[in-house]
Parts: sequence; structure tokens; C-alpha cells
Amino acid sequence: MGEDKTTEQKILDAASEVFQTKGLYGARMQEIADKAGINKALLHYYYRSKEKLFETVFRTAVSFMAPKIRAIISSDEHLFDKIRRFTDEYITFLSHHSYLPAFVINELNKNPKLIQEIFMREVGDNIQKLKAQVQQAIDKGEIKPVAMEHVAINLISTSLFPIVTKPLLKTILDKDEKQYQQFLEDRKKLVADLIIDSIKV
Amino acid sequence: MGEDKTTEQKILDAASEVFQTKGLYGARMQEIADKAGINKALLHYYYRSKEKLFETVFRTAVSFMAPKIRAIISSDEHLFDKIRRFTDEYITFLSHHSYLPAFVINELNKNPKLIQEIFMREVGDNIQKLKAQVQQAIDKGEIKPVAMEHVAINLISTSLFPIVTKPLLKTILDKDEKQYQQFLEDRKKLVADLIIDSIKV
DNA sequence: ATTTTTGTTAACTATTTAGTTAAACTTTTG
DNA sequence: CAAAAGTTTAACTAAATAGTTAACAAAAAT
Repeated sequence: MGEDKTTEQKILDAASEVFQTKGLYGARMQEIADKAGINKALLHYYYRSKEKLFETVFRTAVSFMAPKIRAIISSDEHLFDKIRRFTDEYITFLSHHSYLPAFVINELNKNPKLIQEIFMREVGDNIQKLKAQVQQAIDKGEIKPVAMEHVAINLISTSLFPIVTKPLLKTILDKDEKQYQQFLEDRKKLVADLIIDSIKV
Repeated sequence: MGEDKTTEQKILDAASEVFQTKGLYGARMQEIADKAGINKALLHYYYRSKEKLFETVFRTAVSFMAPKIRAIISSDEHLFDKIRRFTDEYITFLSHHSYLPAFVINELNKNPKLIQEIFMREVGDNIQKLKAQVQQAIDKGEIKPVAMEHVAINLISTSLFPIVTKPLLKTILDKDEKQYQQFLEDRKKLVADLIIDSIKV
């Protein structure tokens, strides 16, 4: 298997895995080094400190997610199509990086500044564009006069929640991995319908 | 201010605060002791180890929340009233314990077994009762033939999300504390309407 | 070819932090 | 009141863990 990765990349991959499951404080530099198959001193050679390494991993994770969201928000599609595309792509993406949301939520409490700054830089601007599109749809009488904030939060939360709480929900709903993936698959259409129906006139 | 609290209680209060913001690994016994205004050795006198203290704090937090949920689920009210009561009481309760969900979500990744076991013991049984009620409503033609799992997840996620991501959303939506509380207040009705409308025939 | 720079390691140090101990102080009880 | 039990502290130990150092290896530059 692909052993031609650069050391720097091997470190990032290993760190990403460990940080995402154990958080900033729970992660151990030794564990990251072991997982990357290198000496612990190399971590400090490439990334001066644990905090620096963490920030790099975190920014990488976010910039992985951000372009997808940006692309959807700023496209010229109809609002309803955007919603369908969002649930589809967002849920697909996140179920492949299922630790990411919990990681973000968690660090949000410990380090709100970092997350806020990154978020604003990555998607902050595009929100205005979306707001304008919603207002247009309202003016055209296509959708009810809704507050975009609430609709967006409903959309994101219903998509995100079953991914964040996957370990618990798998037990409660008594599903194996394959069944749970199907459950998430089902939700793509279900969530889109829920949100669209809630704003359609 | 109430300095007549028992030492044991002072420790629990302090530990709760620190564990909820920093997680099991991020929390420091010294910080807990300082916040409780006592010597660090006392922590070990009352609760043998950090893990024991954590588990106590965690179980306390859950049994704070569980009875409320149990009461709502197993009451004899109409399904729609239950939904309204849930959004109302659940959002109120959690916005007063706003670190709790993130804490649970986080520990879910590190320690799935503990959380699952507690959850099943606390509310597991009542779920069947709710399922029966939903089936009855379907049979009576009051609601569409929906999968209860999805509806419940929609309800919980739309209630929970703005509480979990409060620090971030406050910034994005540019609201101060009071405005954000109002925003959460608005959501109580909004979320209930969303869910009820989505299942009403 | 040889010097210089970059990458890598084993072994170390410094620091942080959970947990212990022994003594003192306080409250309860015979 | 005196002994016993319970509570609290300061000072300690042990272990874990982030970060350093010095030496060695490989690659690049001269």
C-alpha cells in the first residue's frame, strides 16, 4: 500500500486520525508518531509543537469541507436544487469523515476564536449571496417569507446529527454498519423533502 | 453567596463545570480543586480517582436530563402536544446546561460503551411506548405513515444543534447573549411546527 | 569528491499532573 | 472531657508526556 507518501503527509494523516478521535488534550504525540511510523522527534521537526500540529490538522480538515459548501452556496441553481444537492453531498462527505463534526463541535467549546476565525474566512462571504437568493424566492412568491437562519440551521442540524451521534444511534436503532449507511442514505431525500416542504408555498 | 454547600457538592459542581468545558482528558484535578476552593487531596479523599469523579459527574448530568424526557415520552398527552412540550422543555433545560450536549457527543467518541449503557438504562424502555403511540396515530389517520426514528431525530437535532454550536452561531448571526436567548426561544415554536407539519396528514 | 543542508533517530530533560502520605484540625461519641 | 472518627492541608512521589539534543544518515549543492 502507498508507502510513497511524504513524511509530512504521514504525520498529518496520523495526527488527523488521533486528534479527531481523542481531541487536542486526549491525543498523545507518541501515538501520532507510532501511527505515522516515525520517531517522535520528527513531529517537532516538522511542526514545532503539539498546538501547531493541531492547528494545521484542523485547518486542513476545514478546508477539505469548505470548498464543497462554497460551491453549492454560490452556484446558480434553483434554491430547491441547492437544498437537495446539499443534503446529498454534505451527508456523503461527512459520513466519510464522520469524526469531523464532533471534533469541530468539541473544539468550539475549548477554542471558539480559532473555529470562528476559520469559518468566517472560509464561508462567511457566501452567506450574503444565499440570503439574497432566498429573498428573491420570497419576492417571487416561490417560498414562504421565512428567516433564512432558521431554515439553514434546520437543514444542517438534521443532516449532521445522525453522523455526530452515530455510535449511540447505531445501538439504539439496532443497526449494523451497512444498515446505518442505508439509514443515512435514506435521510438525504428525507431531509431535503422536510426542508423544502417547510418553505414551499 | 451560599457557602453552606457540602464539600462533596462543591467538588461535584466544580468538576461538572471543568469536565463539561474541557472534557475528561482536558480537565485538570488542580483546576477542579481550585474552583471548589479546596485542596487537591480532598478530591481523592471523596472520589478515589479522576475517572471515578468523572463518571459520577456524568451520571449526575444524565439523571438530571433523563426524568424530563421520560416524563414527556410516557405521558398520556396527544402526540402533537408531546412534541410541543418537548421542544419547549428540552430547549429550556439545555440552554441552561448548554455545555452538556457537546460533552455527551464528545465522550461518545471516546467512550461509547459508558454512554450507551447509561442511555439504555435511563430512557431505553420508554421508546417502545412512544413507538406504539405513533403507530396508533398512523392507524387513526392522524399522521402520515412515517418512520418514528427519522421524526425523532429531526426533532432532537433541530432542538439541539443551535445549543451545541452556540459560540459559533452567535458570531455568525451577530447576536449578543440576550438576542441569542430570544433566537432559541423563537425556535421552540418553530421547531415544533416544523415537525408537526411534516407528519400531519 | 566533498561540503552543506535536510531528514531521522535514540536517548535524554523538563514539566505537568494524578495520586499519596503523614500530620493537624474538627466534629462526634462514649 | 478524652478517645475516636471524620475532614482538611502541605508537602511529597510516581508516572506520563511534551519537547530537546547530539549524533548519524541521506540527499543536494558546490
